[in-house]
Amino acid sequence: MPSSTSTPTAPASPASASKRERRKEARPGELLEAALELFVEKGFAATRVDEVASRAGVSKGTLFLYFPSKEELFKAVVRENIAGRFAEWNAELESFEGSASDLLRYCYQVWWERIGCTKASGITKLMISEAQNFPEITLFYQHEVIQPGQALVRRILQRGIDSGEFRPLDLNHAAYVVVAPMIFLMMWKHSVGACVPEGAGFAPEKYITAHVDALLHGLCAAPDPAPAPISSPPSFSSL
Amino acid sequence: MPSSTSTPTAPASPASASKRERRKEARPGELLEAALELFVEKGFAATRVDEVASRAGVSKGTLFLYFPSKEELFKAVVRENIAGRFAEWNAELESFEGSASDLLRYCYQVWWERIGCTKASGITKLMISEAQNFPEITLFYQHEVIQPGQALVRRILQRGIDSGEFRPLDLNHAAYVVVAPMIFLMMWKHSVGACVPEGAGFAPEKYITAHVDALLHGLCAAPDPAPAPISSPPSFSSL
Amino acid sequence: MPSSTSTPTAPASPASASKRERRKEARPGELLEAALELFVEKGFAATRVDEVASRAGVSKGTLFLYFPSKEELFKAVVRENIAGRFAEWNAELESFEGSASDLLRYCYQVWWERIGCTKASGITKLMISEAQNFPEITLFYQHEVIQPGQALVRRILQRGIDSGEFRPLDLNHAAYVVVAPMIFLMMWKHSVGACVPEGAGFAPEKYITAHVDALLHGLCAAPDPAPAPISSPPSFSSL
Amino acid sequence: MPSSTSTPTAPASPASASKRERRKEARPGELLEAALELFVEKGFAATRVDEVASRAGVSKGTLFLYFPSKEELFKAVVRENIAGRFAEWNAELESFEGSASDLLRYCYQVWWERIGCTKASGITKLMISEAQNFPEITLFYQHEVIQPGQALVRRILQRGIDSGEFRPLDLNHAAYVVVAPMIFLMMWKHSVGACVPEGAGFAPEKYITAHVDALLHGLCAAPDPAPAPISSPPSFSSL
DNA sequence: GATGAATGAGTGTTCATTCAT
DNA sequence: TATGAATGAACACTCATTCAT
Repeated sequence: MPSSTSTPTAPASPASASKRERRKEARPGELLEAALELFVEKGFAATRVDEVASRAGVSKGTLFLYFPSKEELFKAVVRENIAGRFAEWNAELESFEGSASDLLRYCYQVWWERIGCTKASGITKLMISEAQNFPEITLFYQHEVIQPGQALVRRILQRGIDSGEFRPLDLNHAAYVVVAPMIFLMMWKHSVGACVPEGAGFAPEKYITAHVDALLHGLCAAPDPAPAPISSPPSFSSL
Repeated sequence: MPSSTSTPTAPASPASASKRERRKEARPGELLEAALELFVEKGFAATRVDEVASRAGVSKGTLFLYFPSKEELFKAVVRENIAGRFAEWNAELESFEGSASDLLRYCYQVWWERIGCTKASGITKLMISEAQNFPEITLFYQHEVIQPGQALVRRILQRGIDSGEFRPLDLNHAAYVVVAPMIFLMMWKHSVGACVPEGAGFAPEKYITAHVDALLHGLCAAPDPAPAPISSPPSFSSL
Repeated sequence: MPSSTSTPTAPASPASASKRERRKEARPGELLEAALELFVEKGFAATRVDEVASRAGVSKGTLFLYFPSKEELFKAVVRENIAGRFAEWNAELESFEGSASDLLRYCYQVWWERIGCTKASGITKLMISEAQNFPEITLFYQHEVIQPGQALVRRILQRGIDSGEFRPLDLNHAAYVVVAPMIFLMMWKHSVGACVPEGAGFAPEKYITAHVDALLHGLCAAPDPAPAPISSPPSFSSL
Repeated sequence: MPSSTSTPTAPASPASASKRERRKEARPGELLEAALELFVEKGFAATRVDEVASRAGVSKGTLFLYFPSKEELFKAVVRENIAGRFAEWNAELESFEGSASDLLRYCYQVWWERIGCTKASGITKLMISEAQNFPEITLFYQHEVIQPGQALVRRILQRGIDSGEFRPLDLNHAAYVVVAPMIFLMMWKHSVGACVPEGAGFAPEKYITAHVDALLHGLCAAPDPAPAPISSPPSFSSL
């Protein structure tokens, strides 16, 4: 699914194709979509392939026509949904004109709009929940998503540092700091957030805003000129 | 688990107890520990009760002597590991003397030392992975962990605001901002982090440090006097 | 089962049905038949569902395709085999021309031929053996079999009384007197009678004949004109 | 249990025995009693040995001290409860002075009072329900109960025939005719009768009375001088 | 290609039986 | 002798996978 976001299954093929044929072509996509939803909701093991099939409107046997096993279905779901959009994003980044702060804000917004608030965010939850059971696909994810993502974020941060907008940073870990709140948000949305009585006073957009503000300027009203190195009460290495 | 709630595994009685009796008292704790490990590693459904039993050194039948079903075992695992430590922590918070910043730093450190770097962190991952499959226990978790945790964090932030140390904040969402990176860390550690070649240049302590620095003082070298409201390129409500 | 209710085993459709389809239609009936045999032989609890399945020529899994649980299989067995034949019998009774004695004789004969000497008699034994374990289905049996049966017998007796052929009777209990020997026979046949070296000098038909003779005319050679009320040696109410 | 009826377990041993010792001696009896009750109620397989033990007030382990297995417990229950009282009864029969009819009435009454309405009747239900699963003990039952019982009844009938009180009979089958209604009654009481709303208009004593009246004098008001041989409408051997 | 009936290996759970205390 | 914790074989039931149609 190279350019997903909206209809990840199949582009309405030229009018020449009969409805039946179009469906046939769409099958794998419909199955993957149904599988994604169910895997996200209930986890890999707790999802029945009958359920996937019937949600996709086909019989159980048909599913196995397209995917040789439930595990392969899982892998396909992950693979399809994390297809690298990083090229596109990197380009967007390069062409962005404005401060590093603005770029960061922009990235969070775009991330939320294109991934976070769509079904695609489920893939993150799925990946984290099942990582240990699918080491192979986890490595794939690591190479296809985590590393490119980290690189992209590091580029943004470096840009800010180079321009003197950001202070010097431990890039390696700062990149995780940038990324963590978004990943948390996506996981939350698909787990606890989906279980507790609606809303509960938590609004993703406000959460992101609050995070960006803190990230850029800190919580402190009157910032120390030089942020203190960690030296506070009991030292970290005390345990 | 350095300072666990009630040390369920340690033999309570002195040498007077026979070997068999001592083991009997230890059983539930040993089973819960084994179950925690496996549930965290593989998820609820993919964990076999035989495995839990044999990792605890008993037969499958014995497990059912202590827990009436696999599901009850799951619930017990969660309950056992989140037993309210908030009273203790609240007290610690009240008696803390120092700035709000220092308090925040201290909390992260303690959180990491007492939970994050112990096996107990696994239940966070467990809870998030399985939330949808166990709505009942998710609500319990919400009441026993999330709400008290949020309250605790809000108290810290309020303290900083009251003292003029922090700027005014949307407490509701700022509390999530504070909490998110730690939760991310615990999930990461038990999923992707456990799969990629050891280390990979990621050190939890450094990550936390980087986060705290950013949280308190922001990434910006020369902070804007007034943090800009979200107004950047396309508005957030565009979706 | 010569004149079964709906012949669930027979292939309904002609040669048009494929081998597989024909089997599918026959499955439930075959399973019910196998289950009846085994439940009668060994009781509900001692019967293994694998056994039922393999006697029906299918695998264990297939059984659960047709019956959601062993208990539902049991209920289905009972229901299937007691489907109301009372309408038919009542009609036969109404149209019978002859003395009440002859009618009674005829009923015993028919009962034996259509039920007693067929596998259907087994469910009587089954029902009585398992009644306490299946109160729900016992009530069903009570309504569907016992009450209609009693009513039918009472009708016969009333006919005899009305015509002056029988003396006045306590209908309620006399109906049980009529019915008891047949039920005994069916239970016996499926329990002790199936264990002792074949025959043992007991022939059902002769037993029935002996019973009918006794029932109609008594054992006494020279009957008292007025049957003595119970007044014999120690009174009945002595306990 | 040679002469049971009342306390089948153990005679209150001389006052010298402490309560503890007396209980010890009583153990096996208490276990057998508990087992009888439960086996009758729920059948052999559905009865848990824990239940038997705890109803007898001992632990599960103790039960196995007295009975090497559940099967042996079953056999012991049957053996203990069908101990031949036929010697005693034969003697009573020999010494009975009165007509064969009176003797028969008396026997039914005594049977009901001493067995039918006591827990001992449960053994009959148990035996018939489980006969096929315990062929060995069924043979034992056959020799110890059925045959002596048949002989006793035949003796009574012969006595009536010899005295001209009864007409000539097929002794073999007539004996079953005599015995069937009582056995039916005992089974009924322990199965369907225990499940339907209390009583339901069925009183054992009235049932027995009705049966005896019918058995001795027939239902017919004006008996045929010579009871017709079975020759009625469709012949018996038609099937 | 699509179906869904059939399969059987695999899982949670029970319970008679054992045995250290 | 009595206990009850521990066992493990056995069972009901599930579900991914197959394959005749």
